[in-house]
Amino acid sequence: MTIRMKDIAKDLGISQATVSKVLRKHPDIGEKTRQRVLERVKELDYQPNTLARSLVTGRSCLIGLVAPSLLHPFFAEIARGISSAVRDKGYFLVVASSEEDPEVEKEEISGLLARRLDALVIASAATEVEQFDRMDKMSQPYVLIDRDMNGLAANFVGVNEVRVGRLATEHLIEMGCRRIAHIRGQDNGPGNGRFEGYRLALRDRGIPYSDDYVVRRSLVDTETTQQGREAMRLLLERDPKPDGVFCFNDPLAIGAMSSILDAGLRIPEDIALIGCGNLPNNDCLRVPLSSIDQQSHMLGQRAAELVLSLLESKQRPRARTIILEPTLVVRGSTQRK
Amino acid sequence: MTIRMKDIAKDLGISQATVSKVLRKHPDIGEKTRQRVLERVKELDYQPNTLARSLVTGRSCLIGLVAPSLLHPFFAEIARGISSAVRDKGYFLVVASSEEDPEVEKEEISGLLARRLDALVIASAATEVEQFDRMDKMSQPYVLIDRDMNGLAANFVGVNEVRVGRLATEHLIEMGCRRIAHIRGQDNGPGNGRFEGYRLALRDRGIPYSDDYVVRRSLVDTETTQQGREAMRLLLERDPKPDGVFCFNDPLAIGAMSSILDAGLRIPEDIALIGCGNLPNNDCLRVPLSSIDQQSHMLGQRAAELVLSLLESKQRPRARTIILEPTLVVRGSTQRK
DNA sequence: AGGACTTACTAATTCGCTATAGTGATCGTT
DNA sequence: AACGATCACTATAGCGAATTAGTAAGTCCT
Repeated sequence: MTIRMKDIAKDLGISQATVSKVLRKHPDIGEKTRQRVLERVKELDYQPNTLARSLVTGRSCLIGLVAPSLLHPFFAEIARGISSAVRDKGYFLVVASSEEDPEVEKEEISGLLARRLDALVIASAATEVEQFDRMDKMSQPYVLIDRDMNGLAANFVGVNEVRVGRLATEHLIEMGCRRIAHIRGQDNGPGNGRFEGYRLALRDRGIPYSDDYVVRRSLVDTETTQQGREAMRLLLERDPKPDGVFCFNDPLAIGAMSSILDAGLRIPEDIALIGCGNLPNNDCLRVPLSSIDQQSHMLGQRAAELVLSLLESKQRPRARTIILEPTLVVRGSTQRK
Repeated sequence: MTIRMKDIAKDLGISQATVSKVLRKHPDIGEKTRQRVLERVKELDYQPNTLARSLVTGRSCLIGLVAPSLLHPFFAEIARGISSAVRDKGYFLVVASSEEDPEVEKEEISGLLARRLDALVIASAATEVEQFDRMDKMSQPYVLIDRDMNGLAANFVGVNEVRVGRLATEHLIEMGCRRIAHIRGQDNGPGNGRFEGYRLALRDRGIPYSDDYVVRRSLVDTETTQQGREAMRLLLERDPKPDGVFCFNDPLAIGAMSSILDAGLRIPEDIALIGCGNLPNNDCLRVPLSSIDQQSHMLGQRAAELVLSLLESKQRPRARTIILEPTLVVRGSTQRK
């Protein structure tokens, strides 16, 4: 039998309410009683049942994270950022992975909602706002990250995606590339934003845009690198071949790199290559990979701060949008002398 | 105001117990009433409060994972494996990261225990069994992964670490290496096991062992690659230099690779290199990295299965130990013609 | 028709805790 | 000495569900 407050109260000949107050550091208790309770608690290694507490306070001290993948370093880093930021406040993180599938995401969110989590952080794979309307109606606090939902005035923390596309593309142009291809991401915030940045950069520099230089793959997690390979093979069939490629993310770029090298071409001399995400061992690749850093750690931290502010304020505050600025990280794959 | 069973019952002029039974598919309810309840539930988008349910059933349908790092692909993969395996059964995963610090781990475990999780999965950074004794006393189900605690008859899922060390070292020997160095891991199950495998392989092949060829770094997560670099620089100062290096894990090996190449040496001609973990883009590195695959996905899955079996059996079953066999994955970093 | 079953429900209790109102004792004040 | 405060604590009513025992109505059998 697990031990309860009542037991401790009985042992000490006091009321259960008194024990409860001691444990919550309520001032209303005399020093002597306080010590006695604390001692007995330590003796018995007692811990109050959080479930029962949550039921009455209405707060579970649990924060949910729904991401397309926990394996992707970007989301892993975010998970870590959130987890460490909320830990000291006594919150724990519940994770759920949608595997990039809107249906799965829906189920996961439903499951989490039933658990009355204090807040949700979601990198959504959804195309419909339905879910979010529902949460608004329930006045369930949530924060969107990475992927904006348009038509939704929600709390959001993300990166300036257009700027990501611009930075990468402009860098390629400065390195002398004139036939710049793009292996793009999905049809969502980041995918479209980076693509738009790519187009804007081309336009501003007077470089003609061509659909032939843009390819898209469905990004199923672990296979991303393989998809980068395939996409690049397609691009190598173009005539003329591109002389610079901007990839939606680093795994795609890594795949592309392998196709380029296998075709006997040189990086960056024949084709310059840049990705996005700035993964930890980008500089240990066959050719060190230039990338756009999207500040994933900071993103997690800001998301956590936003969540905590949501939880602390009593009435629902107006939705905030936080956009981080990406930075260019130049390595060998684009550095032409 | 959030909606409760009582509200639905009142709307329909029936008792709350009836609603409860419908929702749990209890047979004791007539078809007509059942339909009416279900309809109203859908109308109101009602979901039973899991907290309240848990309080009375004593099961939270939450499983905890405590790992040294969520960023490390090995643990990320395990998290994914567990999460996906328990999802269909209605369980969610709560994650906590110990950052390789026994004190933090202790706090995290305490926090999770207070939440009455149904089970814990732990890759422990601890050196004391205290925590685990405590859980045994509380009859809290848990499964250890990756790192065994000796002196503890607990459920454990791990890899045959001695075999990891043997496989790697024997492979280097077969590739013609005679002065084989080891950049070892921490003083725990995997670290010691792989080291022992390394020694045994040397002994069996009659190759003398030397402390000079073994270096150790404290493995603080994100900096692992940097530590591999430093460790390798140390090894390059030995005279004679090693002609083969077995690294505790792939990030270390990647760092080592960079030091070797920067020193103007060739891989594998001058120094052959092998790691462990078989990370996804090992074959896109400057030299494709040979590695030992430790079956992280399988490990997560088996851990999840073990957890579920623990939860299903009524009385506590005898502790089980599951040891997976590692496999050798040969790539360019060791392939001498 | 009367008893035994079955069916379909209800009422009441419980889970372990928080929160609020209330109580008796002690103290200071005038 | 009578009054109000303050202190340190108790009693009690929930929180939102699960669960158990109980019950009325309907069915079946003889």
